[in-house]
Amino acid sequence: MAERKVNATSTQVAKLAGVSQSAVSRAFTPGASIAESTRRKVVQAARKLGYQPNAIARSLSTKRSKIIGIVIANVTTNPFYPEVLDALSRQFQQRGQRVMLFVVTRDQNLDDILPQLLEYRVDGILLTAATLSSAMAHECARLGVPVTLFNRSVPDAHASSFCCDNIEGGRMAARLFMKSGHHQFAFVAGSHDTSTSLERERGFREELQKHGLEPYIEMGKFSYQGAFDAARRLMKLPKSPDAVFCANDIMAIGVLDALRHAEQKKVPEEVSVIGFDDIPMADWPSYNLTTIRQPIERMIDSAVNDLLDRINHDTMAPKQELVAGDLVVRSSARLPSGLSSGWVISTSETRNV
Amino acid sequence: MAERKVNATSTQVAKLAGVSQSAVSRAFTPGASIAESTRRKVVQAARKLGYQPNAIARSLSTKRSKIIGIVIANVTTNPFYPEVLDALSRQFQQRGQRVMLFVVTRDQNLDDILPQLLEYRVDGILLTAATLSSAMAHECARLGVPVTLFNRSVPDAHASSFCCDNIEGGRMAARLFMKSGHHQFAFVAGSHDTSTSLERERGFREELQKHGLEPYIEMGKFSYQGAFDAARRLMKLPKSPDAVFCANDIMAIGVLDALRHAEQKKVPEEVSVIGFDDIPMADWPSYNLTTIRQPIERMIDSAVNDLLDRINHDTMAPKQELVAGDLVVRSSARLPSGLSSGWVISTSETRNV
DNA sequence: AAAAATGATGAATGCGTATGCAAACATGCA
DNA sequence: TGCATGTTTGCATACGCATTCATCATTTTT
Repeated sequence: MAERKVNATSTQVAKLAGVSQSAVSRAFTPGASIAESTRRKVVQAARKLGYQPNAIARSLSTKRSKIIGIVIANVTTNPFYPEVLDALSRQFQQRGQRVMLFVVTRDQNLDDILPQLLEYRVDGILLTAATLSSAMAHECARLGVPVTLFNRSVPDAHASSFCCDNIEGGRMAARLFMKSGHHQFAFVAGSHDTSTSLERERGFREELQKHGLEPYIEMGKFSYQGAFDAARRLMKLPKSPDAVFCANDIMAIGVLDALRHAEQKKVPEEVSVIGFDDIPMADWPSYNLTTIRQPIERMIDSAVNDLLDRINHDTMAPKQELVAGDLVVRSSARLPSGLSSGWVISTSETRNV
Repeated sequence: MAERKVNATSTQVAKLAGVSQSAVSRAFTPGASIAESTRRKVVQAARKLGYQPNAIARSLSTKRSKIIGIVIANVTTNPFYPEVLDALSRQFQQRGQRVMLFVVTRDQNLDDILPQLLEYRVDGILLTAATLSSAMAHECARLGVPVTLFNRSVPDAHASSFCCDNIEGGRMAARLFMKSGHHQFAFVAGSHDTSTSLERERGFREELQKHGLEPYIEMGKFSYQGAFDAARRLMKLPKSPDAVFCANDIMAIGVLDALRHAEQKKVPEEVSVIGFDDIPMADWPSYNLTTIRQPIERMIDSAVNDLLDRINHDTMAPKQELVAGDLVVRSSARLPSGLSSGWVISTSETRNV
């Protein structure tokens, strides 16, 4: 009973249904001009043969692959990115796009991997935790493939970008530290060539400098262990800091662990720590991390909408969007009077959750 | 200077190079019969036009998409899976296959999503943390698309599967608990319909039953919070357990946090906890989790090799492989005398690391 | 030197679908 | 009934590449 024929084609279905191949194609094309009666004949024949349209052939014919290329880094080192990947791929999925995934290392050169995406004529490209050489940006522009950067500021006007306001985030951290009476400040950087780390550092530093203060800078390599080690170095300094801002949560957690378990410091009594992202772990009772929350849902909605819009209207210009983050107050940093754990402070408002 | 032509074709390159389209195709096909001199002409013309072979057209022609479909769940709730995804996609990448990704929820029905993969004529399918209906298994078999399950035992002889030896893992946990003098045992399950959780429970329970012991079972829903709540329920029991084995590490960490921060229990003095997976966090000083390590690299190598082999030799039969896990001794569980933190115990040997 | 083997090349065809176009058909209206 | 309008349908072709086959050029063998 089960037909042993592998991968029936529209022509075979057509023959069985007694119609033309065009009719079969139309039966599977929403909105095509076809009588309900013939559609039913076709669908029946298709089912009998186990027919399923060949998306590869369709792509060739329509010049639309319905595939989005996603490039992502740090998937194992920072829980923020699995979160991003999950949300992105669900969104695209839901909106009828498939996802071709490339997992890269932070420092891997995209110039080798973007061509692999372009080979498959992806309809659009989304880069997360990865940057784009301007040569590649031009190449994509030339080919008419829209590119969106997520969580990286744009190096080139050819691409869209969706970021949290990192500079303002850094400022918020600095202000909270200063308001609650800290004296020595430090920033644990992710790397020296990543916009997220650089901008968060810059906001933090500039806000301190307004008050004549200067933070220590240590390199945490965007990893738990790197930040763990950075914290130990900081604590060896003659005037060790009592306020440490980290370029992301996973490093903040590394710092916390180092302070508590290797340096026997009380957090936040002796040292305060603030992170960035608000990953789920930040809310765990072992950490209770005060942090700047990236409004990931909103950022992703915007990024997906923008990319799909640019795919469908090729005249549309790329867009750069900066979304404000919220300061989530927990208990890894000393609080100024009047504030208690559980508050969320956004740039424009303060609301309890 | 820069040609404004979008997506040059092999025919255009052929014209510019003064050769036939076949020659262009051969120039980009490793091992094809073509003179070095004409290849150079072609490559030069191709560069001038910014030509890149169209993988979609190639797929249609060769009936090989060079795409692997990966379906994965739990990407945000269990750090083990980002690890798996990272390793898998790198491996495939490196071996010339692209990855089409589908992120699903644990209970999502794959019968809706596998057809989407099949539409693109993927060369093979790899499922992680997801199970396959036997209808779908047959469908894939009929179409000649090899399927591999990772970390799920096989429901159907049509698919390969690569798993850690969960039953033996459960046994090891039970033996360690018993050897170090625990009295009341509990298992925090992930779900009641997942082979990993069921098998780990079964090994644990059977080993205890050999000694006339019976564990409590609580449901942890494969999540930190679910396990956190499960631990609180366990501690409310009249004879609360002093030995808790969890179906995975992220739940073990939830249990640890509940014990320490909500129940004021000392770990391991009052309660011992063992997990499963050995995710990176298990080694963090805040947790120091004793756990069963899944030899993820080895499992992934086997899975990738098997899938690629079956793609290339369609006569090859699917394979079921069980890889032994190692018990990694840290300090979340009391130790029997003679054992100290830092030891790794495998089924056949005990070696220090 | 001729014969045979080897290598390089282009013309033609097929992969499976979508779609423009013209023909066929159905429907409404006068 | 006749005509204009709108809907369905099939034919033919295009999408971009790989590959077979026959042809021709080149090298090796005898």
